[in-house]
Amino acid sequence: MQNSTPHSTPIRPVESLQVACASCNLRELCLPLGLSTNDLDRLDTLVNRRRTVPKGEQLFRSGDNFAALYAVRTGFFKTSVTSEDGRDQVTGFQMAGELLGLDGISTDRHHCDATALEDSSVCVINYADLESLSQHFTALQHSFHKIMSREIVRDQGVMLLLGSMRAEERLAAFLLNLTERLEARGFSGTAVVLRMTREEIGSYLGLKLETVSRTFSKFQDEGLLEVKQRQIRVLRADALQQMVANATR
Amino acid sequence: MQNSTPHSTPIRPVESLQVACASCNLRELCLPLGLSTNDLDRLDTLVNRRRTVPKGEQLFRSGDNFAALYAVRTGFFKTSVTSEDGRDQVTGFQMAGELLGLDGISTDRHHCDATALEDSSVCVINYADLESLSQHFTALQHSFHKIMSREIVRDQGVMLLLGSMRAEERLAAFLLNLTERLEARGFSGTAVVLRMTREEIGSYLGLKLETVSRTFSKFQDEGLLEVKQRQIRVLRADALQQMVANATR
DNA sequence: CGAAACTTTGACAAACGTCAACACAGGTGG
DNA sequence: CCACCTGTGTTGACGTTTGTCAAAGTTTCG
Repeated sequence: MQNSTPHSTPIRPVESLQVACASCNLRELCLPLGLSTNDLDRLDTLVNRRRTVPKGEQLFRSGDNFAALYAVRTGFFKTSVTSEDGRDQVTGFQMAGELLGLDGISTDRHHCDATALEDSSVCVINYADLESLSQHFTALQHSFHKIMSREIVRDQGVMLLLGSMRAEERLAAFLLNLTERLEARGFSGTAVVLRMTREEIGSYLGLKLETVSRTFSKFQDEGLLEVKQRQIRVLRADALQQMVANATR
Repeated sequence: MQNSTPHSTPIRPVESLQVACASCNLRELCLPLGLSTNDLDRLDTLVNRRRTVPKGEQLFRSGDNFAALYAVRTGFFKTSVTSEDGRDQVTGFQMAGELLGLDGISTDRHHCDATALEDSSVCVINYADLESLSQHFTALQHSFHKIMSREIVRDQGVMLLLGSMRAEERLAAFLLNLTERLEARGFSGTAVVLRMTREEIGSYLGLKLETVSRTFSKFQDEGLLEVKQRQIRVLRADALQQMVANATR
């Protein structure tokens, strides 16, 4: 579905506004970042399809043919890789404005699963179209390269976390990253509702779910958080910061 | 330095042969992968500079301005990230044909250090030139995207290792990955000389150097390896394989 | 309302890190 | 050429962190 509101109606309903990249309120967080208004119109020719993914369903799976990238519009996803022998690792959580599917470019097949953790919707970005549009459209190409590179930098940060932090530090870093991203989207960074289970957090952080649960309880006992199952209130972000920033190892 | 051997001398010395991508023996492992001979000549206009990096020196550091990518010609590198508080994590080891510097695209500054673990040389690929050449050169653009995506997939594999494997499994996976890449370059996959210290291996694998050393000794006791400091002989790759493939967690 | 999925907590075990001592190799300067 | 120094690697004893197993409480959803 494309934004085809006629020029005669300058004031468009919110629903319609959200359809075009140029007027999407995620444009500062998504692929359009850094593009001019003019450029955005051309980007819209690319992003011409939407897809909804119900909670628990997968947007794509490891082994699926790769044909498109997906920008999260609403909802929340996790990506996870599974080795042949069944080892499972959550590699990231994605929220509005973040891109899914970059792993698929390498071999034209996806290398991870993307699962919706709540009812979600995505913009479908046909990859062949993106490549050909990039050919004539320097700013888009550059923007896309930056996004891929940013993902590589993010992954290096996760390696640092997994390789050098202890349980408390990992959870603190996770919470701070989450609240930061939520705040960038206009949500509260103190009253947070987790979309994932303790097991999924644990998988992402290289910990067992019991360790995650215990660490939440410990943070609560210390007055850093208020924890009611998935409802988290961050009381002392500064203390979490210091935990991450003070290497004891 | 560009390859300007005249047409009148079809048989060129090996030294000169190596200068052009088209005749580089790394072309199957490097950026040129998948490009036609014709395309390769155009790629050569891009790769017009070499740089040597003595053992222990850095090719680039975190915070350096980003202007170019580097393809390893000879030698061996490590990349590592350091957090503000001094935590250090080796994020990869790079050998001939592998690309360094992709992290820099995101913010025009490097986010990791690249250190030569032995006297090394690299091809300098000016990034601005790469972007503009990609504009007119579909195959190159596609090839470059695949390389970035492959890096993302590789990173996911490291996360799986760090998040879900125990010490023995990590070291086994590390050794198998190393021997596989050495074999792809025509080196022995059984008689290996490690270019990095136990501490660097440990950092990469999220283990302390003592644990790495102990695990090497254990593998030797079990007859899987012969370990003489950095000289490793792989005696039972199959047993290492099975160790990685059999999740006990 | 009841089953299933998720979370919390405790007791105990295993894996890995810490600290320390010593061995070994390579390079430098006397 | 040897002595020495420094960086690196090995090994042991012990401590800490995290995982494992189990039970019970809580929420969600059909």
